Amino acid sequence: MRRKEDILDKLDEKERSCDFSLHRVSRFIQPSLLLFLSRGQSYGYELIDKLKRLGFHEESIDVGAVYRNLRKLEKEGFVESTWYMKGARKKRVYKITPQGRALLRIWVERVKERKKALDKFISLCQGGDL
Amino acid sequence: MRRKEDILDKLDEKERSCDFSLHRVSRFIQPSLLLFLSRGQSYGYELIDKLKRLGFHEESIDVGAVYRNLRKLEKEGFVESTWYMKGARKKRVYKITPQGRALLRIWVERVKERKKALDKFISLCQGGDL
DNA sequence: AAATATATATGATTGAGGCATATATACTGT
DNA sequence: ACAGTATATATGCCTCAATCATATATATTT
Repeated sequence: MRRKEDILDKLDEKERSCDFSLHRVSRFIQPSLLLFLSRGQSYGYELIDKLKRLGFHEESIDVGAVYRNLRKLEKEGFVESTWYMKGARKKRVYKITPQGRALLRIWVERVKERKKALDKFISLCQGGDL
Repeated sequence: MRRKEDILDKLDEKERSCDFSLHRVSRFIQPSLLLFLSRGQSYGYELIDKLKRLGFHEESIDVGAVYRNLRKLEKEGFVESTWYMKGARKKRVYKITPQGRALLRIWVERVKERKKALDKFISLCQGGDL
């Protein structure tokens, strides 16, 4: 026999498992980074700040994931980086490449498609009794 | 030196890696299944059909994933199943539990949050030159 | 008789994300 | 002077979901 607490724990755990929670950032990092870089060069720490302003919950941003994704995009040729010195502090500054822009344009379409699916999902919810 | 084809292949491969493409269904399966079941009982094969109508690309639906997610939701107490016979064909028919409804209500809020983030992303795209 | 549709299920692999941790410098308060 | 926080980048390890492939069985269509 299951205690009420167990059920609540399960719900709580399960709630967080939903991709659409902003606690999870599943595959939204790279499109977001490319979008920011399409508007001008930037660097990791600053990009993390921009992500927060996009709507991600502060706690949910894994800084390691951001840096890893930037290096990956660079390895694949979608961004390029150079070291900059601002005072005695060094930053790796990224800028988008033409291929990066091409990829971003495609991804924007995907985001739009996805948004439509979410709209459909939400409108289905409005009708019935949940 | 990279050939043009390599770059195109890379783009193509990368395009598909975007979560927001409807080729990827990252964590959208369980919320969708719960939503369908909130409107009445159903079974795996029929639910796969409903997913297609939600906007998923037909080819991108992994039937194995659907069945696995249904069994998982049952193991966790969010749905219940019984075997039905329709003619000589047996179906495992699922229905949502009260805990399932509670979870769905929470997830709907998450989907709405996520939609807002996508809206923000899209409106940022409108302004700048991609 | 063969091919396709219906119906459910599991084994193997991969890859992104998430957690922890490491390094180094700059700034701020006490 | 020292401690604590902020800036800045990076990597090792683990987990879990999705993906790919495959298996089984029956019903319907060609």
